[in-house]
Amino acid sequence: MPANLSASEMERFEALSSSKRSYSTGEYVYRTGDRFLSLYAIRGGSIKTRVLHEDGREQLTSFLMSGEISGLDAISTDFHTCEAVAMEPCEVCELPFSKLEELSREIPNLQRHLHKIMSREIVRDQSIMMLLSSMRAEERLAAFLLNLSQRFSARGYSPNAFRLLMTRHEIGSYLGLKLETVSRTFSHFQEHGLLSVKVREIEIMDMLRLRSFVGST
Amino acid sequence: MPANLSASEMERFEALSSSKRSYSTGEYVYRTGDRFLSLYAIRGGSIKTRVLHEDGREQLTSFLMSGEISGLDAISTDFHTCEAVAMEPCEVCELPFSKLEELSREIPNLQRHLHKIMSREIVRDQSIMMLLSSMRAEERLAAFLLNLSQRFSARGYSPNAFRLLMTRHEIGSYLGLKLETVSRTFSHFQEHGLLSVKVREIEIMDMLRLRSFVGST
DNA sequence: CGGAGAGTTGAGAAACCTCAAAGCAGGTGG
DNA sequence: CCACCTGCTTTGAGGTTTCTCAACTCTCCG
Repeated sequence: MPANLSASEMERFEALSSSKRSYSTGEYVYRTGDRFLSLYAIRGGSIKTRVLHEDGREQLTSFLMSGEISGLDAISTDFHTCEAVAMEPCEVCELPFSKLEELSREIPNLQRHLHKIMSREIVRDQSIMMLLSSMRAEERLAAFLLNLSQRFSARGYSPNAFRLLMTRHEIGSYLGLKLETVSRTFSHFQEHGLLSVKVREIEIMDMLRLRSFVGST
Repeated sequence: MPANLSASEMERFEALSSSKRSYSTGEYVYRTGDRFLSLYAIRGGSIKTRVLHEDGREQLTSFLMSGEISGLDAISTDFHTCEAVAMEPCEVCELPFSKLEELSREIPNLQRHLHKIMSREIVRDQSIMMLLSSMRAEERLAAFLLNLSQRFSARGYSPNAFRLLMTRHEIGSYLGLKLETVSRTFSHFQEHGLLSVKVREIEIMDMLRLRSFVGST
Protein backbone atom coordinates (compact mmCIF):
# COMPACT_ATOMS: atom_id res chain seq x y z
CA MET A 1 0.00 0.00 0.00
CA PRO A 2 1.84 3.01 -1.31
CA ALA A 3 2.07 6.14 0.76
CA ASN A 4 1.81 9.69 -0.59
CA LEU A 5 -1.17 9.06 -2.78
CA SER A 6 -4.07 11.46 -2.93
CA ALA A 7 -7.51 10.15 -2.08
CA SER A 8 -8.48 9.68 -5.69
CA GLU A 9 -5.19 8.03 -6.58
CA MET A 10 -5.58 5.71 -3.64
CA GLU A 11 -9.02 4.85 -4.84
CA ARG A 12 -7.70 3.88 -8.26
CA PHE A 13 -5.01 1.75 -6.68
CA GLU A 14 -7.55 0.05 -4.43
CA ALA A 15 -9.64 -0.77 -7.48
CA LEU A 16 -6.65 -2.49 -8.99
CA SER A 17 -5.85 -4.49 -5.89
CA SER A 18 -9.38 -5.50 -5.06
CA SER A 19 -9.16 -9.15 -6.01
CA LYS A 20 -8.26 -10.66 -2.69
CA ARG A 21 -8.28 -14.42 -2.21
CA SER A 22 -7.86 -16.77 0.73
CA TYR A 23 -5.41 -19.63 0.65
CA SER A 24 -5.24 -22.53 3.04
CA THR A 25 -1.99 -23.98 4.36
CA GLY A 26 0.04 -25.67 1.65
CA GLU A 27 -1.96 -24.16 -1.19
CA TYR A 28 -0.04 -22.69 -4.12
CA VAL A 29 -0.32 -18.98 -4.90
CA TYR A 30 1.57 -19.61 -8.13
CA ARG A 31 3.78 -22.31 -9.55
CA THR A 32 7.03 -22.43 -11.44
CA GLY A 33 6.33 -21.98 -15.12
CA ASP A 34 3.01 -20.18 -14.66
CA ARG A 35 2.55 -17.28 -17.02
CA PHE A 36 3.45 -14.03 -15.30
CA LEU A 37 0.44 -11.76 -15.08
CA SER A 38 0.37 -10.40 -11.56
CA LEU A 39 2.30 -9.56 -8.47
CA TYR A 40 0.91 -10.83 -5.20
CA ALA A 41 0.60 -8.74 -2.06
CA ILE A 42 0.30 -10.61 1.21
CA ARG A 43 -2.50 -9.11 3.30
CA GLY A 44 -2.55 -11.60 6.13
CA GLY A 45 -0.76 -14.82 7.04
CA SER A 46 2.50 -15.76 5.38
CA ILE A 47 3.87 -17.60 2.38
CA LYS A 48 7.17 -19.09 1.32
CA THR A 49 8.77 -19.07 -2.10
CA ARG A 50 10.87 -21.89 -3.42
CA VAL A 51 13.09 -22.31 -6.46
CA LEU A 52 13.42 -25.74 -8.00
CA HIS A 53 16.63 -26.30 -9.89
CA GLU A 54 17.23 -28.57 -12.87
CA ASP A 55 19.43 -30.90 -10.89
CA GLY A 56 16.72 -31.53 -8.32
CA ARG A 57 18.01 -29.11 -5.73
CA GLU A 58 15.41 -26.90 -4.19
CA GLN A 59 15.95 -23.73 -2.27
CA LEU A 60 13.70 -21.53 -0.20
CA THR A 61 14.22 -17.96 -1.30
CA SER A 62 11.88 -16.07 0.98
CA PHE A 63 9.41 -16.17 3.81
CA LEU A 64 6.92 -13.37 3.24
CA MET A 65 4.54 -11.78 5.71
CA SER A 66 1.66 -9.33 5.43
CA GLY A 67 2.55 -6.17 3.54
CA GLU A 68 5.20 -7.89 1.46
CA ILE A 69 5.15 -8.53 -2.28
CA SER A 70 5.87 -11.71 -4.18
CA GLY A 71 6.52 -12.43 -7.83
CA LEU A 72 9.01 -9.72 -8.79
CA ASP A 73 11.44 -12.25 -10.24
CA ALA A 74 8.90 -13.19 -12.91
CA ILE A 75 8.80 -9.78 -14.58
CA SER A 76 12.02 -10.46 -16.45
CA THR A 77 11.00 -13.77 -17.96
CA ASP A 78 7.20 -13.50 -18.32
CA PHE A 79 6.78 -16.69 -16.35
CA HIS A 80 7.30 -17.52 -12.72
CA THR A 81 10.75 -18.87 -11.93
CA CYS A 82 9.76 -19.98 -8.46
CA GLU A 83 6.66 -21.16 -6.67
CA ALA A 84 4.81 -19.61 -3.75
CA VAL A 85 3.03 -21.66 -1.10
CA ALA A 86 0.88 -20.60 1.85
CA MET A 87 2.52 -21.47 5.18
CA GLU A 88 -0.70 -20.87 7.09
CA PRO A 89 -4.18 -19.72 6.11
CA CYS A 90 -3.67 -16.39 4.41
CA GLU A 91 -5.06 -13.56 2.34
CA VAL A 92 -3.34 -12.52 -0.83
CA CYS A 93 -4.16 -9.69 -3.24
CA GLU A 94 -3.48 -10.19 -6.89
CA LEU A 95 -2.11 -7.07 -8.61
CA PRO A 96 -2.35 -7.38 -12.39
CA PHE A 97 1.02 -6.15 -13.49
CA SER A 98 0.06 -4.49 -16.75
CA LYS A 99 -2.56 -2.47 -14.91
CA LEU A 100 -0.04 -1.65 -12.24
CA GLU A 101 2.34 -0.36 -14.90
CA GLU A 102 -0.43 1.62 -16.51
CA LEU A 103 -1.42 3.24 -13.25
CA SER A 104 2.15 3.93 -12.27
CA ARG A 105 2.62 5.81 -15.53
CA GLU A 106 -0.08 8.18 -14.34
CA ILE A 107 0.83 8.38 -10.68
CA PRO A 108 4.51 9.21 -10.15
CA ASN A 109 4.33 8.37 -6.46
CA LEU A 110 3.07 4.93 -7.27
CA GLN A 111 5.80 4.50 -9.86
CA ARG A 112 8.46 5.47 -7.36
CA HIS A 113 6.93 3.14 -4.81
CA LEU A 114 7.08 0.21 -7.21
CA HIS A 115 10.71 0.94 -8.00
CA LYS A 116 11.56 1.09 -4.32
CA ILE A 117 9.92 -2.23 -3.70
CA MET A 118 11.95 -3.86 -6.44
CA SER A 119 15.12 -2.22 -5.27
CA ARG A 120 14.46 -3.30 -1.69
CA GLU A 121 14.25 -6.86 -2.91
CA ILE A 122 17.67 -6.48 -4.52
CA VAL A 123 19.11 -5.13 -1.27
CA ARG A 124 17.52 -7.96 0.68
CA ASP A 125 19.03 -10.51 -1.69
CA GLN A 126 22.43 -8.92 -1.29
CA SER A 127 22.28 -9.20 2.44
CA ILE A 128 21.39 -12.87 2.12
CA MET A 129 24.32 -13.33 -0.23
CA MET A 130 26.55 -11.81 2.39
CA LEU A 131 25.03 -14.07 5.03
CA LEU A 132 25.60 -17.14 2.89
CA SER A 133 29.09 -16.27 1.81
CA SER A 134 30.64 -15.16 5.04
CA MET A 135 28.66 -16.16 8.11
CA ARG A 136 28.98 -19.29 10.14
CA ALA A 137 26.01 -21.41 11.16
CA GLU A 138 25.46 -19.61 14.48
CA GLU A 139 25.59 -16.20 12.86
CA ARG A 140 23.22 -17.24 10.10
CA LEU A 141 20.61 -18.58 12.46
CA ALA A 142 20.94 -15.60 14.79
CA ALA A 143 20.51 -13.23 11.86
CA PHE A 144 17.50 -15.20 10.68
CA LEU A 145 15.79 -15.12 14.07
CA LEU A 146 16.50 -11.44 14.56
CA ASN A 147 15.06 -10.70 11.15
CA LEU A 148 11.88 -12.60 11.98
CA SER A 149 11.71 -10.94 15.37
CA GLN A 150 11.98 -7.51 13.82
CA ARG A 151 9.31 -8.24 11.25
CA PHE A 152 6.91 -9.69 13.82
CA SER A 153 7.51 -6.68 15.96
CA ALA A 154 6.77 -4.32 13.06
CA ARG A 155 3.40 -6.06 12.71
CA GLY A 156 2.43 -5.67 16.33
CA TYR A 157 3.44 -9.13 17.53
CA SER A 158 5.94 -9.89 20.25
CA PRO A 159 9.54 -9.62 19.10
CA ASN A 160 10.54 -12.13 21.77
CA ALA A 161 8.22 -15.06 21.35
CA PHE A 162 6.88 -16.54 18.16
CA ARG A 163 6.05 -19.74 16.43
CA LEU A 164 8.07 -20.88 13.44
CA LEU A 165 5.92 -21.99 10.54
CA MET A 166 8.71 -23.80 8.78
CA THR A 167 10.59 -27.04 9.31
CA ARG A 168 14.26 -27.34 10.18
CA HIS A 169 14.80 -28.53 6.66
CA GLU A 170 13.25 -25.36 5.25
CA ILE A 171 15.24 -23.10 7.54
CA GLY A 172 18.34 -24.95 6.46
CA SER A 173 17.45 -24.59 2.81
CA TYR A 174 17.03 -20.87 3.27
CA LEU A 175 20.25 -20.46 5.24
CA GLY A 176 22.42 -22.85 3.27
CA LEU A 177 22.70 -25.37 6.11
CA LYS A 178 21.64 -28.97 6.64
CA LEU A 179 18.69 -29.56 8.92
CA GLU A 180 20.87 -31.29 11.52
CA THR A 181 23.07 -28.24 11.72
CA VAL A 182 20.04 -26.02 12.21
CA SER A 183 18.79 -28.27 14.98
CA ARG A 184 22.17 -28.42 16.70
CA THR A 185 22.55 -24.67 16.50
CA PHE A 186 19.16 -24.18 18.12
CA SER A 187 20.33 -26.51 20.88
CA HIS A 188 23.56 -24.55 21.34
CA PHE A 189 21.64 -21.30 21.64
CA GLN A 190 19.38 -22.89 24.22
CA GLU A 191 22.29 -24.29 26.22
CA HIS A 192 23.81 -20.84 26.33
CA GLY A 193 20.61 -19.24 27.55
CA LEU A 194 19.98 -17.19 24.43
CA LEU A 195 16.77 -18.89 23.46
CA SER A 196 14.11 -21.16 24.74
CA VAL A 197 13.32 -23.62 21.97
CA LYS A 198 10.32 -25.93 22.17
CA VAL A 199 10.44 -27.37 18.67
CA ARG A 200 8.64 -24.60 16.76
CA GLU A 201 7.99 -22.28 19.68
CA ILE A 202 10.85 -19.84 20.02
CA GLU A 203 11.44 -17.42 22.83
CA ILE A 204 14.36 -15.05 22.66
CA MET A 205 15.78 -14.79 26.18
CA ASP A 206 18.78 -12.59 25.51
CA MET A 207 18.28 -10.34 22.50
CA LEU A 208 21.47 -8.38 23.02
CA ARG A 209 23.71 -11.38 23.14
CA LEU A 210 21.93 -12.83 20.11
CA ARG A 211 22.61 -9.59 18.25
CA SER A 212 26.24 -9.65 19.24
CA PHE A 213 26.50 -13.02 17.51
CA VAL A 214 25.81 -11.56 14.10
CA GLY A 215 28.92 -10.19 12.54
CA SER A 216 31.29 -11.31 15.24
CA THR A 217 33.60 -13.47 13.16
CA MET B 1 19.59 0.34 -24.63
CA PRO B 2 15.96 -0.58 -24.72
CA ALA B 3 14.53 -2.30 -27.73
CA ASN B 4 11.13 -1.59 -29.27
CA LEU B 5 11.43 2.16 -29.16
CA SER B 6 10.39 4.33 -32.08
CA ALA B 7 12.99 6.63 -33.59
CA SER B 8 11.77 9.66 -31.70
CA GLU B 9 11.52 7.74 -28.43
CA MET B 10 15.02 6.46 -28.95
CA GLU B 11 16.18 9.98 -29.52
CA ARG B 12 14.71 11.11 -26.22
CA PHE B 13 16.35 8.22 -24.44
CA GLU B 14 19.69 8.99 -26.06
CA ALA B 15 19.41 12.56 -24.86
CA LEU B 16 18.97 11.31 -21.33
CA SER B 17 21.92 8.95 -21.53
CA SER B 18 24.28 11.30 -23.26
CA SER B 19 26.59 12.03 -20.34
CA LYS B 20 29.23 9.41 -20.91
CA ARG B 21 32.43 9.48 -18.91
CA SER B 22 35.70 7.57 -18.97
CA TYR B 23 37.11 5.97 -15.87
CA SER B 24 40.59 4.65 -15.39
CA THR B 25 41.39 1.43 -13.57
CA GLY B 26 40.63 1.65 -9.88
CA GLU B 27 38.58 4.80 -10.19
CA TYR B 28 35.26 4.96 -8.37
CA VAL B 29 32.04 5.31 -10.32
CA TYR B 30 30.20 5.87 -7.06
CA ARG B 31 30.87 5.26 -3.40
CA THR B 32 28.90 3.88 -0.49
CA GLY B 33 26.84 6.64 1.03
CA ASP B 34 26.75 8.80 -2.10
CA ARG B 35 23.37 10.35 -2.73
CA PHE B 36 21.44 8.29 -5.25
CA LEU B 37 20.73 10.29 -8.37
CA SER B 38 21.56 8.07 -11.30
CA LEU B 39 21.90 4.58 -12.60
CA TYR B 40 25.07 3.78 -14.50
CA ALA B 41 25.20 1.90 -17.78
CA ILE B 42 28.50 0.30 -18.72
CA ARG B 43 29.33 1.08 -22.34
CA GLY B 44 32.81 -0.39 -22.50
CA GLY B 45 35.22 -2.04 -20.10
CA SER B 46 34.04 -3.51 -16.82
CA ILE B 47 33.45 -2.56 -13.22
CA LYS B 48 33.02 -4.37 -9.94
CA THR B 49 30.66 -3.53 -7.10
CA ARG B 50 31.51 -4.10 -3.49
CA VAL B 51 29.50 -3.94 -0.27
CA LEU B 52 31.28 -2.91 2.90
CA HIS B 53 29.70 -4.20 6.07
CA GLU B 54 29.70 -2.63 9.51
CA ASP B 55 31.90 -5.34 10.94
CA GLY B 56 34.62 -4.72 8.38
CA ARG B 57 33.69 -7.55 6.08
CA GLU B 58 33.58 -6.69 2.44
CA GLN B 59 31.94 -8.59 -0.34
CA LEU B 60 32.02 -8.32 -4.09
CA THR B 61 28.47 -8.40 -5.35
CA SER B 62 28.95 -8.14 -9.09
CA PHE B 63 31.33 -7.94 -12.01
CA LEU B 64 29.64 -5.87 -14.70
CA MET B 65 30.45 -5.68 -18.39
CA SER B 66 29.29 -3.48 -21.23
CA GLY B 67 25.54 -3.32 -21.61
CA GLU B 68 24.92 -3.96 -17.92
CA ILE B 69 23.45 -1.56 -15.37
CA SER B 70 24.72 -0.66 -11.93
CA GLY B 71 23.13 1.14 -9.00
CA LEU B 72 19.71 -0.49 -8.78
CA ASP B 73 20.14 -1.25 -5.10
CA ALA B 74 20.28 2.45 -4.29
CA ILE B 75 16.75 3.26 -5.45
CA SER B 76 15.26 1.92 -2.24
CA THR B 77 17.39 3.94 0.14
CA ASP B 78 18.19 7.13 -1.82
CA PHE B 79 21.88 6.57 -1.25
CA HIS B 80 24.28 3.99 -2.58
CA THR B 81 24.66 0.92 -0.40
CA CYS B 82 27.68 -0.32 -2.29
CA GLU B 83 30.57 1.11 -4.25
CA ALA B 84 31.48 0.64 -7.89
CA VAL B 85 35.07 0.60 -9.15
CA ALA B 86 36.49 0.38 -12.65
CA MET B 87 38.42 -2.86 -13.19
CA GLU B 88 39.98 -1.57 -16.39
CA PRO B 89 39.68 1.66 -18.36
CA CYS B 90 36.01 1.99 -19.13
CA GLU B 91 33.14 4.09 -20.40
CA VAL B 92 30.08 4.60 -18.26
CA CYS B 93 26.86 6.45 -19.02
CA GLU B 94 25.11 8.21 -16.21
CA LEU B 95 21.32 7.89 -16.38
CA PRO B 96 19.62 10.44 -14.09
CA PHE B 97 16.98 8.36 -12.41
CA SER B 98 14.27 10.97 -12.02
CA LYS B 99 14.50 11.71 -15.72
CA LEU B 100 14.46 8.04 -16.46
CA GLU B 101 11.28 7.68 -14.43
CA GLU B 102 9.76 10.65 -16.18
CA LEU B 103 10.55 9.28 -19.60
CA SER B 104 9.37 5.81 -18.71
CA ARG B 105 6.01 7.28 -17.71
CA GLU B 106 5.67 8.44 -21.27
CA ILE B 107 7.15 5.46 -23.06
CA PRO B 108 5.59 2.18 -21.92
CA ASN B 109 8.26 0.13 -23.67
CA LEU B 110 10.94 1.92 -21.75
CA GLN B 111 9.02 1.41 -18.53
CA ARG B 112 8.73 -2.28 -19.18
CA HIS B 113 12.39 -2.45 -20.07
CA LEU B 114 13.38 -0.84 -16.78
CA HIS B 115 11.21 -3.27 -14.86
CA LYS B 116 12.76 -6.20 -16.66
CA ILE B 117 16.24 -5.00 -15.85
CA MET B 118 15.42 -4.78 -12.18
CA SER B 119 13.71 -8.12 -12.19
CA ARG B 120 16.66 -9.70 -13.98
CA GLU B 121 18.90 -8.46 -11.20
CA ILE B 122 16.65 -10.21 -8.69
CA VAL B 123 16.84 -13.44 -10.66
CA ARG B 124 20.61 -13.13 -10.90
CA ASP B 125 20.88 -12.64 -7.16
CA GLN B 126 18.74 -15.69 -6.57
CA SER B 127 21.01 -17.84 -8.67
CA ILE B 128 24.00 -16.60 -6.70
CA MET B 129 22.17 -17.42 -3.48
CA MET B 130 21.68 -20.92 -4.77
CA LEU B 131 25.34 -21.13 -5.73
CA LEU B 132 26.41 -19.97 -2.29
CA SER B 133 24.04 -22.13 -0.35
CA SER B 134 24.41 -25.44 -2.09
CA MET B 135 27.47 -25.67 -4.31
CA ARG B 136 30.94 -26.86 -3.39
CA ALA B 137 34.07 -24.97 -4.27
CA GLU B 138 34.61 -26.72 -7.59
CA GLU B 139 31.03 -26.17 -8.68
CA ARG B 140 31.13 -22.53 -7.69
CA LEU B 141 34.27 -21.79 -9.63
CA ALA B 142 33.07 -23.76 -12.65
CA ALA B 143 29.78 -21.85 -12.63
CA PHE B 144 31.66 -18.59 -12.31
CA LEU B 145 33.95 -19.32 -15.25
CA LEU B 146 31.09 -20.53 -17.42
CA ASN B 147 29.16 -17.37 -16.64
CA LEU B 148 32.10 -15.21 -17.65
CA SER B 149 32.66 -17.31 -20.74
CA GLN B 150 29.06 -16.92 -21.81
CA ARG B 151 29.13 -13.18 -21.27
CA PHE B 152 32.39 -12.71 -23.14
CA SER B 153 30.98 -14.79 -25.94
CA ALA B 154 27.83 -12.66 -26.09
CA ARG B 155 30.07 -9.62 -26.59
CA GLY B 156 32.01 -11.12 -29.45
CA TYR B 157 35.04 -12.31 -27.51
CA SER B 158 36.29 -15.85 -27.30
CA PRO B 159 34.32 -18.02 -24.89
CA ASN B 160 37.38 -20.20 -24.37
CA ALA B 161 40.19 -17.86 -23.57
CA PHE B 162 40.08 -14.71 -21.51
CA ARG B 163 41.93 -12.69 -18.97
CA LEU B 164 40.58 -12.34 -15.44
CA LEU B 165 40.60 -8.77 -14.22
CA MET B 166 40.18 -9.71 -10.60
CA THR B 167 42.41 -11.18 -7.93
CA ARG B 168 41.93 -14.58 -6.31
CA HIS B 169 40.81 -12.73 -3.22
CA GLU B 170 38.07 -10.95 -5.16
CA ILE B 171 36.88 -14.13 -6.85
CA GLY B 172 36.76 -15.72 -3.42
CA SER B 173 34.83 -12.82 -1.98
CA TYR B 174 32.29 -13.13 -4.77
CA LEU B 175 31.99 -16.91 -4.45
CA GLY B 176 32.12 -17.17 -0.68
CA LEU B 177 35.51 -18.89 -0.66
CA LYS B 178 38.94 -18.02 0.68
CA LEU B 179 41.59 -17.07 -1.82
CA GLU B 180 43.62 -20.20 -1.11
CA THR B 181 40.62 -22.34 -1.95
CA VAL B 182 40.13 -20.49 -5.22
CA SER B 183 43.78 -20.99 -6.08
CA ARG B 184 43.71 -24.68 -5.21
CA THR B 185 40.56 -25.21 -7.22
CA PHE B 186 42.15 -23.60 -10.26
CA SER B 187 45.06 -25.97 -9.81
CA HIS B 188 42.74 -28.98 -9.58
CA PHE B 189 40.98 -27.96 -12.77
CA GLN B 190 44.32 -27.60 -14.49
CA GLU B 191 45.55 -30.98 -13.25
CA HIS B 192 42.43 -32.59 -14.65
CA GLY B 193 42.86 -30.97 -18.03
CA LEU B 194 39.77 -28.77 -17.80
CA LEU B 195 41.60 -25.48 -17.90
CA SER B 196 44.90 -23.97 -18.64
CA VAL B 197 45.61 -21.41 -15.95
CA LYS B 198 48.48 -18.97 -16.24
CA VAL B 199 47.70 -16.77 -13.25
CA ARG B 200 45.08 -14.47 -14.79
CA GLU B 201 45.04 -15.96 -18.27
CA ILE B 202 42.40 -18.65 -18.45
CA GLU B 203 41.80 -21.06 -21.26
CA ILE B 204 38.93 -23.47 -21.07
CA MET B 205 40.15 -26.76 -22.54
CA ASP B 206 37.11 -28.91 -21.90
CA MET B 207 33.92 -26.89 -21.79
CA LEU B 208 31.63 -29.91 -21.61
CA ARG B 209 33.35 -31.44 -18.64
CA LEU B 210 33.43 -28.06 -16.93
CA ARG B 211 29.68 -27.77 -17.46
CA SER B 212 29.10 -31.21 -16.08
CA PHE B 213 30.73 -30.04 -12.87
CA VAL B 214 27.97 -27.57 -12.15
CA GLY B 215 25.07 -29.16 -10.45
CA SER B 216 26.62 -32.57 -10.03
CA THR B 217 26.43 -32.89 -6.26
C1' DC C 1 67.89 -4.88 -8.37
C1' DG C 2 64.66 -4.67 -4.70
C1' DG C 3 60.15 -4.43 -2.93
C1' DA C 4 55.31 -5.14 -2.86
C1' DG C 5 51.37 -7.31 -4.05
C1' DA C 6 49.54 -11.56 -5.88
C1' DG C 7 49.53 -16.43 -6.24
C1' DT C 8 50.74 -21.28 -4.96
C1' DT C 9 51.28 -25.04 -1.91
C1' DG C 10 51.41 -27.68 2.45
C1' DA C 11 49.92 -29.21 7.09
C1' DG C 12 46.83 -29.12 10.67
C1' DA C 13 42.45 -27.31 12.63
C1' DA C 14 37.69 -26.12 12.47
C1' DA C 15 33.19 -26.24 10.67
C1' DC C 16 29.85 -28.61 8.61
C1' DC C 17 27.97 -32.74 6.49
C1' DT C 18 26.58 -37.65 6.27
C1' DC C 19 24.73 -41.57 8.09
C1' DA C 20 22.33 -43.68 11.68
C1' DA C 21 19.40 -44.30 15.67
C1' DA C 22 16.07 -42.83 18.64
C1' DG C 23 12.52 -39.56 20.53
C1' DC C 24 8.28 -36.64 19.77
C1' DA C 25 4.02 -34.73 18.19
C1' DG C 26 -0.07 -34.61 15.64
C1' DG C 27 -3.52 -36.91 12.96
C1' DT C 28 -6.32 -41.10 11.67
C1' DG C 29 -8.80 -45.10 11.92
C1' DG C 30 -10.26 -48.87 14.59
C1' DC D 1 -10.28 -42.82 23.21
C1' DC D 2 -6.29 -45.16 22.27
C1' DA D 3 -2.75 -47.16 19.27
C1' DC D 4 -0.31 -46.54 15.55
C1' DC D 5 1.49 -44.21 11.86
C1' DT D 6 4.16 -40.65 9.62
C1' DG D 7 6.85 -36.87 9.35
C1' DC D 8 9.68 -33.82 12.08
C1' DT D 9 13.34 -33.24 15.40
C1' DT D 10 17.25 -34.36 18.22
C1' DT D 11 21.67 -36.31 19.13
C1' DG D 12 25.90 -38.97 18.26
C1' DA D 13 30.05 -40.56 15.67
C1' DG D 14 32.93 -40.24 12.02
C1' DG D 15 34.15 -38.29 7.45
C1' DT D 16 34.84 -34.24 4.11
C1' DT D 17 35.45 -29.88 2.87
C1' DT D 18 37.07 -25.65 3.60
C1' DC D 19 39.68 -22.55 6.45
C1' DT D 20 43.82 -20.90 8.84
C1' DC D 21 48.46 -20.15 9.25
C1' DA D 22 52.78 -20.21 7.20
C1' DA D 23 56.39 -20.45 3.88
C1' DC D 24 57.75 -19.77 -0.55
C1' DT D 25 57.48 -18.18 -5.48
C1' DC D 26 56.29 -15.18 -9.11
C1' DT D 27 55.58 -10.90 -11.55
C1' DC D 28 55.56 -6.32 -12.24
C1' DC D 29 57.22 -1.76 -11.51
C1' DG D 30 59.98 1.76 -9.86
